[in-house]
Amino acid sequence: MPREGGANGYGFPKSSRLLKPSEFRNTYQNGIRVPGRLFAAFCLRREEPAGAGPRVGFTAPRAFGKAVQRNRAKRRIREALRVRLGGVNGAWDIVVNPRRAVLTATAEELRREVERLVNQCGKR
RNA sequence: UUCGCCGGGCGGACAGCCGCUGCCGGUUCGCGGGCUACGCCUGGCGGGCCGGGGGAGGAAAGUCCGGUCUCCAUAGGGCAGCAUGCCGGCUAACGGCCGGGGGGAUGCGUUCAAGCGCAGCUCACGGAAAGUGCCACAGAAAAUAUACCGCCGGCCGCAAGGCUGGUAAGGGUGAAAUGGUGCGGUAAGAGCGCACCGCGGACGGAGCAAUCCGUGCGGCAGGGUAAACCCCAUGCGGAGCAAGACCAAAUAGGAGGGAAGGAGCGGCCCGCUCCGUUCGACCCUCGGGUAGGUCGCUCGAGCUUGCCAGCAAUGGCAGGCCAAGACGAAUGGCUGUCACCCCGCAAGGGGCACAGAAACCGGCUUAUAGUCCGGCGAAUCCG
RNA sequence: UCCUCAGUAGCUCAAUGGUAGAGCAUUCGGCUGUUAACCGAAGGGUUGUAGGUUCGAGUCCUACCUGAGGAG
Repeated sequence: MPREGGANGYGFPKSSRLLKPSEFRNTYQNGIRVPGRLFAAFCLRREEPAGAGPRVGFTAPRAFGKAVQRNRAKRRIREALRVRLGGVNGAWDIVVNPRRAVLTATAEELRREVERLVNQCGKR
């Protein structure tokens, strides 16, 4: 079992999230940048024994918009990425920076973009 | 019925699938502890899973005021600074709210008119006889006072006019010109005199007070500006939950003690290398303290129902209820049906606001699709 | 969670409460064979928005909007 939580693998417990500022800083400085139309992602593979799953975090700066828009953008990407988290094999740390297009994109567009990110991380 | 204004309320509903979070219950694993010890117990700590019930707002916003709470020196007096400013009440407190008074423009009624009455609206509404400053241009003069055109008297002159004095009613300037209107008075005039209005102060009455009413007095003190400095009265110590309290790894350095060895290469010995035996390697203990963690953290000036007091704001009594507590930050994502609004004859299409708790309360201000209730005003229809 | 500052012509900045200006830029004319430079002239502003005080507001007061910076 590479990841814990959820009977069908769609769960999103704290062990699958980035929680500390130091973890975010590390991913930003050492990770590789994966740009996209709806968001930009920073990915970093951790030096950990096999069996550990990926961890993700979401960041929207003040310049993105007001609190409602920042929260909505983070929630939409998180829900789209959550159901595909099982497709990422390996201990990846991923930080996602949403772009404003997320607010107007349809659910289908969002799923395609997330699928692209998952495939890129799955290859390496 | 429609539109506008004011006050108050609501601010999508349901279902399916997949998630998050703190609380309660169960189960399981790891660590710790205990025991009658190859197993069992455990409400000590941590993780997984299952179930239950809870999970954004009227503004959560702006951070404009006031408090609770915490620390700073005990928060007492004074200076400075800041804020408030008709009166009374409410309140934990307020720059908030309620009631009253006064002013202002508007409308209606009444009147020849001035004025008076009523209605809703509105006002940062202490002091300009404590002092200082400023008032451009125009104008004679902008506050000590003064006189351009005028008016009137006297003198000179044939006359035009000049000199001198009186006056501030009229003209003119200005945002503002030393009370207003009328009558008398006068050479012309002037509160010079009188009546009414205004103003000031006195007395009497009503009211807790602001203030109002009445009587008689004074010929008038005197421009505006205090959102200019200022004066008076009242209030305010400062910082803010990242406040503050507690636990506390690694590394460096500090204090105390032990100490002649310690560490690395290697399966072991030998050997080699490094650090050390005055400058103390290494080991133990201690305190400050960083990462990190825990508490503060949600039961409170709380919500709600009824009765009572009060014009009201609000308060009292009795009953009932517990309603987010997160921390790279949950309260959601996707799909469908319905409700509502707009366009369209229809099929159908589009839209569904402002906006996201961050210690917590009381206010203010600002944003807000649609909709409901009450009151007022206008238009139209029916009787 | 809080604090401070700024907003004036297209840009950079001035303006004791008394007619909103300067430099650069733009347009037109001149000079030159032409351009640049130079000379002359012109246009361009709801002083961020809305109220208020005042006879009069860019300036004073209040509320809002936008932007910039800072503290832990």
